[in-house]
Amino acid sequence: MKLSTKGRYGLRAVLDLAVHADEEAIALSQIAERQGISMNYLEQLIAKLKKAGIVKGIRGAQGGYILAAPAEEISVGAILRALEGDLNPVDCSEVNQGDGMCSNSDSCVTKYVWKRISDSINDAVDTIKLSELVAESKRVQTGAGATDTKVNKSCGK
Amino acid sequence: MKLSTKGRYGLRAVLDLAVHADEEAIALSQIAERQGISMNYLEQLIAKLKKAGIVKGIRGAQGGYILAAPAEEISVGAILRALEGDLNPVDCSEVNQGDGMCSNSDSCVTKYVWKRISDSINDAVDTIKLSELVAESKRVQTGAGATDTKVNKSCGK
DNA sequence: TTTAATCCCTATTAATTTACTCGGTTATAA
DNA sequence: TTATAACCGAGTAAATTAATAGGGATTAAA
Repeated sequence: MKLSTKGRYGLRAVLDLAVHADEEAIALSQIAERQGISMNYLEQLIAKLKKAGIVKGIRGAQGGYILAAPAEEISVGAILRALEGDLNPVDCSEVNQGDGMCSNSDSCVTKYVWKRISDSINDAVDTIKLSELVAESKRVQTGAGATDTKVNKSCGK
Repeated sequence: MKLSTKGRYGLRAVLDLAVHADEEAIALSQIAERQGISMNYLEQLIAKLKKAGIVKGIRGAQGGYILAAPAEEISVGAILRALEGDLNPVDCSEVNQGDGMCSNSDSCVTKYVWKRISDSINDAVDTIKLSELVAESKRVQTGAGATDTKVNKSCGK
């Protein structure tokens, strides 16, 4: 039940793109360096984002990537689904098989659980817009704390 | 971002246990057969559930397993966390490192996204009690539909 | 006491997925 | 034309998952 590096790196990459959106087009190499991600790997991630219509590539020298829409219109959900595939906790086939008819009544009932989890995840990510993160990022960068050297919390066990 | 078979099989197993709670103790072999799960594998899952205090084992001939508490007091969240570990979309360390200080402002900002997802998942599963599933399971089993032969929905792509 | 049925524990393995790397091609500004 | 950067597809090492396998330990009934 973990997001892969695709989602984690990819969201950072899109955010980086959005934050630096004033410049014309951002080269992958710049994002890779700023975010500490291998350029080759980042290429794969951005390919998914391009396919999903979230970013646009501009080829040739001085080329790079730009957002395909204003940051207000791009949800974190769309970004994560582009990178990770659907965000359902179990495969679609397992949830949709039957609907009214189940070979096993228990597996039938657990489907409602997966559906509730799925809905809550999708609802959460769809209500966060990229623009919110951009604003927060700019706020964090310009002062605001940043000198706190608090150590990691114990974190459970 | 998928639940493993541990969570999927394990929840079914607990539900099976809860549904058949009238009998004294349920043998693993019965659950394994009813749910179509290998008995050896199921043993591993039930061990986690036992460790988490969700089920109790009764040893010896005629032994088996029973719920450690009434089904009303057991949440799906507790079951899934026992089987899968925490339900956070990223590792705890990645979210808690720093808190007020981030080496990279973008990774700092994305932490809020992971937190929101995490909260929504945990909230969803914690509000579903095992007793609800038991009631639903009994309702499904005793008539109600079950003749519907609707084919799988297309399921995106 | 014997036997059967069960819990309990650890190790090994096969398959799958993840997280990359690498080599080459195409397009475009200078 | 040359440098730059997007684009494309295949290949691979490491990690994780999903089991399998088997050897006790414990208890209840015969």
